Parts: sequence; C-alpha cells; structure tokens
Amino acid sequence: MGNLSESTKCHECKKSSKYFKRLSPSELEFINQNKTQLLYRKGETICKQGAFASDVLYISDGLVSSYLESSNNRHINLKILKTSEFIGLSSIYGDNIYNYSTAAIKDSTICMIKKESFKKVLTSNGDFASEIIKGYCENENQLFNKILSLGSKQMHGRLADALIYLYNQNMQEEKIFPYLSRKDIAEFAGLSTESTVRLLTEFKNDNIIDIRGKEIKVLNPDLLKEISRRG
Amino acid sequence: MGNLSESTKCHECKKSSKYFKRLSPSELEFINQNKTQLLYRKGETICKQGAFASDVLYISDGLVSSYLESSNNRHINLKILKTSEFIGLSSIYGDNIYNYSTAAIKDSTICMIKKESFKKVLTSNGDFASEIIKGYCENENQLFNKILSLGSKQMHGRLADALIYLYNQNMQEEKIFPYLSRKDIAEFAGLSTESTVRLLTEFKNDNIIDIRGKEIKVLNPDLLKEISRRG
DNA sequence: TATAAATATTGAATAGTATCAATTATATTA
DNA sequence: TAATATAATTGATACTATTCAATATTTATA
Repeated sequence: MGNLSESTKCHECKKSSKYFKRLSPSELEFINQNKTQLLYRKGETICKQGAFASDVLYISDGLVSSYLESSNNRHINLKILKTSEFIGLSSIYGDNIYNYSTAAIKDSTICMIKKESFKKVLTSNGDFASEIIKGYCENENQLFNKILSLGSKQMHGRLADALIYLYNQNMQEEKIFPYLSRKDIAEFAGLSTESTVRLLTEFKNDNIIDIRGKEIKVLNPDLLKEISRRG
Repeated sequence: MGNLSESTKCHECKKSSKYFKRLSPSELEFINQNKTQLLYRKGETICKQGAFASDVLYISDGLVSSYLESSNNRHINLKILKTSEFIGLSSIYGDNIYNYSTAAIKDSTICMIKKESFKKVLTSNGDFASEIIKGYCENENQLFNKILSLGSKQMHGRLADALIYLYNQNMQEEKIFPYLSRKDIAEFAGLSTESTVRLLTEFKNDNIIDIRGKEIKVLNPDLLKEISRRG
C-alpha cells in the first residue's frame, strides 16, 4: 500500500493518458476524489463479463488482456491493454454491465473510477468526449478485423493475424510475448492450442518467425501479411 | 424524382429517427441544407468498404445489409439496417473511410449528409452526441456476439445465431426473409451456402423452423437458443 | 409463355481442424 | 534440489465443413 499511495493522485500521475490530458485541473481533481486504486496480481480477473459495471477502470500501470467468454466455455482473446488504457468505457451508456472480461497478465495497478463521475465529466467536457468517441471508432475497426479473421480465414491466416497483432504490441516499449502462453496465443487466433503449436513450428521452419521459448520474433513480416491476406 | 421530392425536407420527414428527435428545428434545417437524397435499387452498393467517406448516410426508407469484405474475396454479413438508421457513423472520427460495405436489399432512399455538417451538430448538441454514443455501445455488443459466434461455435451454433438475429429483425414491421438468399443467410452465419442449406433442412426436419421457399419461421425459439448456447 | 439465367438442393470426395493420449520440457514449491 | 505441477509438443484419429459436380427449382427476360 505505501508504495501505491505515492502515485495515488491523478494530477501527479505519470501514467496519465491522452484522454486525461483533455481535462482541466479541477476535473482531474474531481476524478481523483471518485476513484480507488487497486493492485491485481498476475492471473487475477479484473472485470468479469456480465457483471454489473459501476466503475470505469483505468490501467494506471500494468498489462491486461481482454477476452470474451462463450456459453460453451471457450475464450476468445480481444486485446492486450496497456498502461494508460481504459476498460469498460462502453458500459457507460450501454447495458450497465461489462461486455467482456479482463485479466491481469502481469501485476497491474488499476484505478476504478465511479461511472457516474466519469459520465459527469464526459458530459461537461466536449473535448474529452470527442477523444473517447475517437477511441470507440478505432476499437470498432479492430473488432471488424477480428470478425474477418475468424469468419473468413483458415488456420494459417488466423494465426498470421494474431501474430501480426501481437507483434505490433510487442514492438512497443514493453515486450508481451514473455507473458503469453501458447493457449493465450491460440485464443487470439481462435484455434486449438495444439493446432497453434503445430503452426508456430511450421512458421518457424519456413523462417517466418523465430521462437526461443516464449519469445517470438517475426523475421518475415511481409510474408506473414501475405498469409493473412490470402486467408 | 418527383416522387422523391415530396419528402425531401428533414423536418417534414415522417421517417425521422430517435436521433433526429434530439435536434432543434434550426439544427434540422442545417442538416437539411447539407444533404442529398438518392434512390438505390435492390442490389446496388451504397457504400464501399475502404472508400473515402465524406458523408454520413441515413436510410430514409428502405432495407440495407452491411457486410465486411475480406482480402480473400469472402463476405461476412454484419447487420440488416432499416429505415431511420445511420450508415458510416464511425467514419466521423475515425479513418475517414467506410469500414464496411452496404448494399440495398430492396429499393431504398438514402440521405447523404455531409460529414462536416453532421460533426458540427454533434459537437454543439450534447444530447444528440449522447444518443449517438449510446448507439455505438449497442453496436459494439452485437459485434462481440458475432465474434463469439464465429470464433467459438461450430455450424449448428453459428446458424442458430444467424437465425435468431434474422428472426428478431423479421418480427418487426417488415419481413426480411423474402429479401434474403441462402447465400445471404450463409454469410450471416459464416458458413458455405451448401452447408447452410443442409442445416436449414435439418432444422426443418427437427421442427425447429418452418421453410416455405424464402419464408422462414422459427417454430421452437427455445431450442434454437439452446443450440446457440451449446455452440 | 418459352427460354435463359440465377438460385437452391443434394451427394460424394476431400480438405481442414479439433480432440485425445502420450511424452517431453519448463516452472513452481516444499 | 527433489518432487510436483503446469505448459508445450507430437502423433494418431475422429469429426467438421468446404468444395465440386450434378440436378432441380425458381426467377427474370425476350
């Protein structure tokens, strides 16, 4: 706790997102007063699909994966969420429930902001609202890609899509592959774990990727894109 | 044209959506001045995935299907859009291009509203903006369902999902099945046309649905939901 | 209405993918 | 570190779904 409390005030937060930059000091202070900060350990569920959503969550520091849980007990991974990203934005106006689950893939500090407070700021600050809407749109695009991948491609194309996405995430500051199991990758591609393992080996033998344990490097991104394109 | 011009003014439009109800007369008049009305024939493409999006489209009267086109030449159907729904809202803040294609499934009157004008009203009228954001959220939920269906279910579950969606659409004022080919249904379910036909027959033999040519009736919605649930 | 074109249906063959079981490698914990 | 648990890999098999080809049916058009 002591270690957390240092960075507990929003306006002192070094991890402030582009969204929060749109807020005035008083708005930021208002948010600060209506939030709680929590530490989630690797593997812990942060929010659960279907649960009542009274807060908007903000990743103050960490690495989180979002996923959908199907009625037949499978998971489809949606995104890797990083420091300074929001969770559960669409619950603000929607059903009041989380539409997907999230889990910490490494120890993560999460700010929980009361939804009503968040909404208040959103209504009063058009700039902030615009930024949020922009976020929605980008997000939608990624969902379309997912639908195309799952709906119109077979194994090779689907794994290529997953690797392209994950590799792009991996290239930024923090490496993510060390935190992902084969099962995680499989759930990004919408494949069984075994098929994923087999295909990864195939890609490796074709010098498309390099594998050292969990670490995966893309050697031939163009070919990977071509495989994605062909489906 | 003569037939169209009668209902060309926004404030006289009988097909005004819940969104437009949020606008003041002057705002409505502003939109009116910055729009064009066009008639699309059945089968015509209304907007094309990837094309530059300078307008927000509004279905003044008609029936439209939205779909994604994959790089390997397949289509995945997303939604049936009806009178008083928007097309291309997410291009307002996003990439400036349409992220999906739409085609008229029957003759449809479409209003094309200059994006910049739409944006102007959106920025100045928070109520209107709220309504639009709410629309985004509902939409996102449907995309999650699609991802779950395509990513975690096999044929029976996927067709059940498609039929449940289409049947719900069908129940409203206008019947939609007469406008849909087996191929269309297949593209909603993410299946081949032949598999779709075979499964439809199977569902019919199991008294889950009734088929008379294009007309499809759901006889046992609970069983259909159960099939969807089990995947 | 007759004819042509498009759509729907069915069967058989093939390709694609998951599942199960066994084994090996890696990570965790006493 | 040894023991145990978890994750990764591989092979064989069974299942799922598409494709191709042929036929029937419906729709559109001259």
